[in-house]
Amino acid sequence: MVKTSAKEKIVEEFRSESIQDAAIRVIARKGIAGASMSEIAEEAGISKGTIYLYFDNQRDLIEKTVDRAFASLHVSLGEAFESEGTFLERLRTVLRVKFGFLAAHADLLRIYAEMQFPEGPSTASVRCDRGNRPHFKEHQERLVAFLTAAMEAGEIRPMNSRRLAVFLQDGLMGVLLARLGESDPPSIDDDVTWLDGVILNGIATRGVAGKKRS
Amino acid sequence: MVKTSAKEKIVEEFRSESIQDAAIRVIARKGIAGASMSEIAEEAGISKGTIYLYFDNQRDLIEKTVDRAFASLHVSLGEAFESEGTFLERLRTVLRVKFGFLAAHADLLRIYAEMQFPEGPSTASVRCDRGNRPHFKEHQERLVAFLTAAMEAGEIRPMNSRRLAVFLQDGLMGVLLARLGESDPPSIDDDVTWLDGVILNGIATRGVAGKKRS
DNA sequence: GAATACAATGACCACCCGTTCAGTACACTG
DNA sequence: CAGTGTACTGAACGGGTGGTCATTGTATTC
Repeated sequence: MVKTSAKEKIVEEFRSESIQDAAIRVIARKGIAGASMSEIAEEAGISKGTIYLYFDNQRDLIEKTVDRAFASLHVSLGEAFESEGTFLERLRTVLRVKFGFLAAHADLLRIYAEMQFPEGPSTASVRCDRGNRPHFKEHQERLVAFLTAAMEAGEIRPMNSRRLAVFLQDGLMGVLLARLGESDPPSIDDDVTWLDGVILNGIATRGVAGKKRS
Repeated sequence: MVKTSAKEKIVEEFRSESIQDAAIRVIARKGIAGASMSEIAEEAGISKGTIYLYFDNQRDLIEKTVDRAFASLHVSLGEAFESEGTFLERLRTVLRVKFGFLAAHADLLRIYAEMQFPEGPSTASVRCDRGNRPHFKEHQERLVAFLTAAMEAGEIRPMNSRRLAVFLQDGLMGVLLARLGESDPPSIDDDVTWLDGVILNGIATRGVAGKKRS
């Protein structure tokens, strides 16, 4: 028996993380369903069999990889929801955090989009239905609760808060994906500010919404 | 030589269409990338090889199937864009047509969503990138042009019209997908009316947008 | 230096995919 | 009824997949 010590643990964790990093790079290129174990192994510079020393199977690897990738977004969003200020101010903060994170991590954006929308699963094992992924579900539930509270506080008009949540989430995703295709997109700040304006005030010119003034 | 006549054409077209119908049913279940030729053949009640008598390959089958499926939405949307009324009225009509079509054809919704969002391509041949699909691209371009015109007419506030287009398209898609998961969703009319309200006027309670009134 | 332990390998397996094509079955012709 | 054309079939092929395991290389221990 050799060192069963902390050093062993550390090197094992390092290996495991480097595999996950490789997995993220491959997923960013090919999508979740298109990320094969062979390609992940090649990307990580190891043999395919080695992956199975650190993960049970492909599903296990993908799940742990995704969980780790979004951990920091998770805590940032939690802080944003609990931050100081009016609901409107906090909503802006939430949007800013989420938009900023996904805009800065283009490789994670693809994963997030795939979790949000139903995908074509060639390999059933990698399947993750919309809403079944804990991350996406939790984000949505938190947003729904937040919006409901904001309505009760009278800061936003009363309506079906779950509808509003998915509308905001998917609309935001669309803008993020659109940024990907642009050679030099606007600054993140500009985009979030624009989003704020549209969401809060709508697109109609003033006077139309309030109807006649005469 | 037998009858090269019209009857032959008709029976051929019938066969071709029944294969496409089977393809749609399979895609609705498994998604585009998950729709295998074997399963489509089984669904159509024919042999795998027979499909290749009517279509060049898988890509050809999928493309023709999708084109046929969205043909009627295509013309309806065209009419909505060219209809009478103010830009705001026409925008409402466009939303109503698109939302109504996709809400009524849940099987096509999945296809539409997959065309709109990047997918994980296991089989590269079926790959269709966001924006590369003629349908999605044309829908978007028409919407962008329409919104731009509406801004110039002063009916909606000036902004980046392409951003607004993707925001609306993807937000609408999110609401449609949310409906799928609901046991008894609101009426289509209610949802479209709500969408109208949010898009036009935003979610903030009046007085916040216009700032202090004191 | 020899013995040991174990991480890493990559050939291998069974399976599924899209595609092909020799062969079959059948309807029509003469 | 014999002959012919062809719509159709399904076994077979090459390629890629996720997963396994006997073998190998190497670092540590005695």
